[in-house]
Amino acid sequence: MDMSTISETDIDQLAASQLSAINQRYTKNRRQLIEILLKTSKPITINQILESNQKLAQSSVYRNLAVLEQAGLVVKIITNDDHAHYELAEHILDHHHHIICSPCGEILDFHLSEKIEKALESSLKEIADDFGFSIDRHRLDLLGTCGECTE
Amino acid sequence: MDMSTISETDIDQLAASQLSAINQRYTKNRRQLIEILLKTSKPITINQILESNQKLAQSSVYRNLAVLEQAGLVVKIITNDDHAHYELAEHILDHHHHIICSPCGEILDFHLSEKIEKALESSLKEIADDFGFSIDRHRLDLLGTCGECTE
DNA sequence: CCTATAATAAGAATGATTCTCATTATTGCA
DNA sequence: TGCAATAATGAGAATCATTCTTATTATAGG
Repeated sequence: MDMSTISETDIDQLAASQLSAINQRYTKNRRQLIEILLKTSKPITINQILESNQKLAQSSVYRNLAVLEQAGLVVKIITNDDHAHYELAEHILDHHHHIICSPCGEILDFHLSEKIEKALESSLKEIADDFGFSIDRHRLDLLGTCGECTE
Repeated sequence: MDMSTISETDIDQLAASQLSAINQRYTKNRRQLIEILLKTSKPITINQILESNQKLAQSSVYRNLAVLEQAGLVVKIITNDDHAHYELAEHILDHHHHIICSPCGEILDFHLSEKIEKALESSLKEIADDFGFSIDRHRLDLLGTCGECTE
């Protein structure tokens, strides 16, 4: 199930269900955040969210993104940039990784081939066992400079 | 060249040379930071550095770690924890990845098998080309919960 | 249609990090 | 070696993304 196939009603059901699982409501504000993230094809900052919808209150956006993150609907992405980025969780989009432009902070999604992804996952599983960790997820970032920042 | 084989004089030469390349001096303070990082087998926070050497001034540690990072001697690791972690650059240690305990913030190093690492690297190279990015490095993190935090 | 409870939003508070600047150390040259 | 000139230091102030507080508003369920 990826972004191009999931419908808005599917997302609404999913969101309502995952929120209610942690005793939270699927309010208008939270729906709007989901919609904004769904429209964007890449992780965005709180400022970008606020720019895209002037009606939203900053404090509510912070709080609601935290709630959506707890519900497992949204992922917060921290990089060396001083603004966190947010995007929909992988079961709504799909499993992917990030290519990050250090100069401008932009983040884009990319996919590994299924073959490498599988090989990687099984390695990581072994490693986690060795360390006595239980694993939630892995993340792979490519750090560099985008074409625009090079010119 | 990994941590177990590099000598202190080697590191000092390396540090002096990489610092002078950006017109910075290899001062006593900076040497002490390198020493502290060399003693530790995992990435540590500024607070841990300050605890391990009470003589160091917080503002100088921040500034000098930034300088050492610019010189390419040190890497700053940002996670969802609200304290950044620092460790020596990969050409001083060796290429590795991080397993991160979300509850306590601890970060440990791990290595992928050479085979997977190579396969990954060649994939990433292609991907960077597709995106028109020039790549500095990649990072792979395993996020979960360590044994201690599970108990 | 109440009432209890949750969500909202404006602004204050927090805290890691960065900045300022007077003091101290270092370098290169005479 | 001694003397500028320049860089590094460190104490504390400032910054700024994020979190917290609280009065108000909305919602759910009887």
